Amino acid sequence: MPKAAKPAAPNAASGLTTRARILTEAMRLFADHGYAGTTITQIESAAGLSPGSGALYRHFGSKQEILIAGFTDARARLEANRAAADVALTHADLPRNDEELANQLRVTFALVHTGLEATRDMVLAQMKGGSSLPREVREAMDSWLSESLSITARNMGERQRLSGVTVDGLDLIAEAYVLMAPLIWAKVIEWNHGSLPGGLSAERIRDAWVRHWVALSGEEGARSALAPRSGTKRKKSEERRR
Amino acid sequence: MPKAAKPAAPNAASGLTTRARILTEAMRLFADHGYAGTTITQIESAAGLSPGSGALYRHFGSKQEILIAGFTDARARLEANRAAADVALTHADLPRNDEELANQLRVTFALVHTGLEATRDMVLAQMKGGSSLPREVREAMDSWLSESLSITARNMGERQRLSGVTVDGLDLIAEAYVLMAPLIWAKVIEWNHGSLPGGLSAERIRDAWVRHWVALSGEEGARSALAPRSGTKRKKSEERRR
DNA sequence: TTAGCAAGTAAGTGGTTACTTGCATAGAGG
DNA sequence: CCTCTATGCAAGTAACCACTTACTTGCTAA
Repeated sequence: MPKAAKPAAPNAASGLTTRARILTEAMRLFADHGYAGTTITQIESAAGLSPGSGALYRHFGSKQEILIAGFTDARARLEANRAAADVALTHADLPRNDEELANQLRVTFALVHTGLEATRDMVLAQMKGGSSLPREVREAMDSWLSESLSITARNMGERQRLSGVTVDGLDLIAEAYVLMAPLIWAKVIEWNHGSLPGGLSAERIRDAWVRHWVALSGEEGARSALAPRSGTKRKKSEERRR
Repeated sequence: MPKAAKPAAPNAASGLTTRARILTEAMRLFADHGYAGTTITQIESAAGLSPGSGALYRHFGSKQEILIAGFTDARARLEANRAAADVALTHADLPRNDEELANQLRVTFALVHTGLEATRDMVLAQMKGGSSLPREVREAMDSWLSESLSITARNMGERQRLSGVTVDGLDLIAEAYVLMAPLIWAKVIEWNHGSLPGGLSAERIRDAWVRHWVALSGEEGARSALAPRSGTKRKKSEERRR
């Protein structure tokens, strides 16, 4: 008989339910100060509850329960995010020359860059949590990373197949890892430290990264480089005369 | 008669002084459970002191003092390590073909890999410490990373100059970052999670990584790829402006 | 021998933390 | 009106934490 729904939130400062506010703020605090370094009082205060009162315990049974719920929610949200970004990348036309490829790579970089932003709290909370985090949390991060890699690998394989340059013996997962690592690692450093090392900027990293991948999968690159050095299908007949 | 120094350690389980044991174990604990997640009692226990007794305070004035001393020591130790590895890399002969280059890169990978192992506790403790760590600690990590990058960049520039392929307008620091990021990030994941994502192994990452850099700086690569798009002497402004 | 001292321990101390209890309030539904 | 339930707050409580105090031990130097 009931509407099967909640009576909303009476004390909500924003439009969110108290539970949602607790989860959001808790994950942000876990990401900034670590799980052990965050107190229930801090979370209550950030969520608009009276600090020190146990008001938080009306919504969660324990501190660890907040962490697990936060990761479960984050995983679900990222799944939706990825679906959108994935479509944008898969449906891109094949580049006709290196200039087009470079532009596509710049778009990819931006997409991944903003996409990673949504993973901030999850990634940092996991990294700072250490080895004492519950299993659910560790598995959430691992499966997300693995899925990201295999999706990227699938995309790379698909593009290679479409471009007509079939290279067998190529470890696509490892290639995808080498492709993504500089982006993820840059974000992590930036989140943790506030700036990039060596006075670098995201743009300089992007340009170096784009140059790489144009060289590897571009017109000449695809033939001279992507093929495994002593590979089965040596197509280096096309040597650049210089 | 007087040794002009300490009377050694009476209770030392190993050959190290109590102070050294405290520092080692504390940094390991900070790396595993985070600074906030590590208790003085745990450190005392790990260092072979009676847990709960304040024995640790005979050697350090506060918990934070341990952290700072640990980072200072680690920085000094890494400086020595780097000098050795740097020599090994700088004095390598120029490769005569792609095969030799690949072998050199594999050696480099192994060197960096083991070299990173020495930074484990420092890196993890810094990452898990969050924004509440004292300034000394944050600066130790930042300067170490920046120095590593600029040294790598210098090496890359030197080799390029020696190989006769001068490319102006190349952002060597950014190149060095893209070169090192996959190695560092892999180590961080492995330390945190116990294994690499997507079922990858260090060897598979190494092979993909070597393939990349052979393609970029190898015989054809150096001319077709590393140069800003195919010109031997193009200006950097050419590439971006259309 | 003996005085001095570095190093270790047991037993605290005050403050903090995760979590609980008792009570007040507000809205929904009869 | 009354009751039920969801939500919030103040004031706890027991455990824990960083750090201290008082004392013991063992080595060394005079």
